[in-house]
Parts: sequence; structure tokens; C-alpha cells
Amino acid sequence: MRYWLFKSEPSTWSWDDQVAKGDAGEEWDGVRNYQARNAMREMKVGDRGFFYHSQKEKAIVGTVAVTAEAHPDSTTDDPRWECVDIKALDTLPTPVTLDDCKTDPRLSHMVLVNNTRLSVQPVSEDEWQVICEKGGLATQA
DNA sequence: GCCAACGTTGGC
DNA sequence: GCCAACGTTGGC
Repeated sequence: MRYWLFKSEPSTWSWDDQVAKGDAGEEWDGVRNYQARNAMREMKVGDRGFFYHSQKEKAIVGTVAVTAEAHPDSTTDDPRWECVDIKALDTLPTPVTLDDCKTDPRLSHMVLVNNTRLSVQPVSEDEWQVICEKGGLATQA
């Protein structure tokens, strides 16, 4: 299993919106960036991801699971753009902020820290464990 | 609200 | 194929 991170502006699509969708999940549409799209193409059903709130909050607030592999983005006719579907799993008891990631040496190499503009990105297994721990979630295998 | 970083577009 | 101009993202 691989791990990922999905960024969203809460004003556009928030964690609460994602949770409200329940197991039905939702398309992660609207991505118009090749690196982000390529990451989604590599995802498999069952992969895990973090849900990150950009802008004001700047924190990882929950975990998600991939429920459908890459398919055409329904919000555009442009065949270049694809997206996956994800559903909410757990809300982090303690959100892990961007600042936390910057100051923890174990997380200082995260894409989140070093490429602020990439909206869908890979997370290493070590990073996944560290963030679950900091966020107060039991480690998920 | 500003600005830096970065990706994309289009002229040459 | 290069590069300047432009648009967008996201931290501050």
C-alpha cells in the first residue's frame, strides 16, 4: 500500500464536506497539474492518504482511502485530466500543522514542506507513521 | 492583500 | 526548442 496527501482549500472543499460524503466518497476533481495527476494515476484502491487544509488552517486534519482508480475528470472535457475517488476514514484527534512538519526533522523532507504548490503528492511510509503518531491516531497498517 | 515560487502558454 | 509573459497557488 502507498500513501498520499491531498490538499484542499476549506472554502472550496473541506474535511467536513468529505466526511459528510461518508463511504460513498467523492471525486478528487479539478486537478490541473501534471505532477498531481501523475500521482493519482499511480494510486490503487485501498491506498491511504492525508487530507490537508491549505490557506488559513495549514494542517493535516484527517485520513482518507482511495475508492476508485484514476478516471476522466467529470468537471472537464479535456481528456488530459483524470482523478481518483476518495472517502474519509478518520479525523485526526490532533491536527498536524505545516509548522509541525517543518520543525520535526523526521518530516522536514516532506513534499508538503518543500513544494508548497503541489496539490496531490506522495507521502513515505515513515512520514505516514510519524504523522499518525503526532496526530493521535493509532498506527494503521 | 501581497508576493514568491512555479507551471503553462505562446511567440519566435 | 527556447524563453518571456502570464496565471495560479499558497504561505506569510
